[in-house]
Amino acid sequence: MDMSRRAKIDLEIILQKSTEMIDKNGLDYLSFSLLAKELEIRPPSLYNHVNSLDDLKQLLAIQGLKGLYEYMLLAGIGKSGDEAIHSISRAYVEFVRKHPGLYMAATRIPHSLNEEFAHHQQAILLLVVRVLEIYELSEEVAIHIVRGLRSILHGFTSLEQMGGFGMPLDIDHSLTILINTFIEGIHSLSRKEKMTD
Amino acid sequence: MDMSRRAKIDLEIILQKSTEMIDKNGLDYLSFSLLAKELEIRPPSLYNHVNSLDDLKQLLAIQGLKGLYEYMLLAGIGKSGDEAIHSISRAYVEFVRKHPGLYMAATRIPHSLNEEFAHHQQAILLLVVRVLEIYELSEEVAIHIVRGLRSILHGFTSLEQMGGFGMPLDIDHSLTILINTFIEGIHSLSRKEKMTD
DNA sequence: CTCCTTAAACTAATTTGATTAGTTAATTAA
DNA sequence: TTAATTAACTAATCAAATTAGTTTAAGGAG
Repeated sequence: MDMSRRAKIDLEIILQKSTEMIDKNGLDYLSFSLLAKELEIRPPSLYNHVNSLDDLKQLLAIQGLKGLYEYMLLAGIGKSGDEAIHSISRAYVEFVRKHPGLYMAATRIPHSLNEEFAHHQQAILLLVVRVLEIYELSEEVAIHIVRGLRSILHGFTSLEQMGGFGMPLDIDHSLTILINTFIEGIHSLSRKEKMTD
Repeated sequence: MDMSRRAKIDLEIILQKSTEMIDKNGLDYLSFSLLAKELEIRPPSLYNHVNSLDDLKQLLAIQGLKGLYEYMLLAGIGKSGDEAIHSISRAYVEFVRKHPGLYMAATRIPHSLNEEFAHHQQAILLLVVRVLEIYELSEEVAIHIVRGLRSILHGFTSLEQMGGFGMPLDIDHSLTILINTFIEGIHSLSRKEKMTD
């Protein structure tokens, strides 16, 4: 009879609520204590769905990568070359802005021990590699470029999240310039490679 | 008579030991419990030197910025232009490799509430701005460039630290390429600005 | 050299959060 | 209708930060 029993919580709801919480307050403020309060259950009940707090964070990290991948995939469809690079870059930034906590979870996971995590990471890598194919770079140069783009996007978004760009000067414009610069570099490398063919 | 009493701990020793610990095991594994064990005192004794664990982390963050600044300053001396950019960039990376925990402390500080922290951050910013002066960029463009370089360096080092560059392909070479690309972009922007003079 | 002040250690106790153990009630399937 | 399972609960444990209150060593004043 007691309606308050049986709150029909499941993993999905837990992930949903945790996501909401970390996107709002930051990953570090996620605790079973608070989460349980939000879900109106007792902390130990969470163990029926999740192995531990760290486990939950791993699941969130995977959610983060999945979401990021989907954003980028969608942004890359029907585009190619420079336009595609701009597009997936903007998507990356958009995702981080929308889900800062999830993104942080994805980047703070202790050395990707998790297989599923590694898998999704690989998916994103391949997505970028595919976008770069049109430039006909050697495999080695392509790897350097992928690393470069990841560095730029991760660095930019992380700094933005931590409020690292103090001044009011248009932040999106900074990104555009940065990406343009990088794209010019890709062209330059592409030309150099063609010369040694 | 008991020599074990009076361990002559002071703030300096605490910072030293904590630095050692976080550089070795990561910021997240720093606790008063472990730190006290290392110093052979009881956890509450730490409060004679530090207000809280968070306070200690703030102090470490400041140490991190100071160290980073010193590395970059030293690397920038007697150099100019492209060479200076490469040099301070390499110094940045070196510092993070040598003090990953300290660097993480410096980048995870909750929204630079700390005045001293902001001050050191500003110092680094100005150092980079000075290095860029030779390119005669407008103030606005200079800001975008500084943001770009920070993004690159923070992103690159963070990814490297989290083992994000899976493949064995030379990581330093990736950085060199990335910085070269970026420098080309600076030249390009510099040219464009001269044309509109 | 002895006393006083103080810094810096200590022990004991509190609080909070994760986690475990053991119990119970509601749902589901036979 | 009943047995099995799921998912909640309470009670208890453990670890870590923090606070309160106490004690002792060291250094200076007399």
